[in-house]
Amino acid sequence: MSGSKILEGLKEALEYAGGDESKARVRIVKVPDQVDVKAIRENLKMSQREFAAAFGFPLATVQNWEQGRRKPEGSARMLLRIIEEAPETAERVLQTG
Amino acid sequence: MSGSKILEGLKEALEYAGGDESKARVRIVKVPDQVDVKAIRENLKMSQREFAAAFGFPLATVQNWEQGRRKPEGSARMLLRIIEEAPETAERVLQTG
DNA sequence: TGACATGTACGCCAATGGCGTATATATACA
DNA sequence: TGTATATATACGCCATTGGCGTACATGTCA
Repeated sequence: MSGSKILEGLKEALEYAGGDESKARVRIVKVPDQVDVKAIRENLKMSQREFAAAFGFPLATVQNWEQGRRKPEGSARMLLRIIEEAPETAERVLQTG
Repeated sequence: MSGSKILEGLKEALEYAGGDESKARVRIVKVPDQVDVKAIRENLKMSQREFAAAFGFPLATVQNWEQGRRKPEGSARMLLRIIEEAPETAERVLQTG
């Protein structure tokens, strides 16, 4: 793979580090390698069905994640972290759709 | 497809409507059919590279979305809506990874 | 002119989403 | 007992997407 993704990340980091603060609007975000969907859901005291309905996931997808059959891809992992850290915000925004 | 997804949604809605408020913890969320990634990004005054770095998307994926070559799947559309409505929260949470 | 940033464009492949269906278990209720 | 319901586990299937590489056009600035 030759680390091209890492190189790109470094390029972006240099972009960030290189200049003054005013130019560096953006911090580089690291996508978590894995998230514990079941733990997040149980902390919210929801059933699989409730959790799926509340955040717009297909029920089967939540089940696949929790059973380790599938791994949520990048965007889903990010969303799940937001749900973990700020569930009220997530629910509020998503319900206003 | 026979509308099985719709049926499940109805089942969940009945679950919600059936009981008292105390049991109905969860509102059913509708995943937006499409999101305007370019508009969201430009509102934040970011380049594609900045936007990707700030929220953990691969740059190529952002480009695919904006060019209409790919459509962000459900979880990504939800995340994008949160970025649209509460970018500060999204950045804050994701940076604390 | 050259270097660089930005954005468009396309090919490729493994992995996931999204769907169906079957099974197991616990609980509630007639 | 029997049966209905909720909850969760488990697996097969396939189209779509993510994630990667690469090339090209344009604009800007030194």
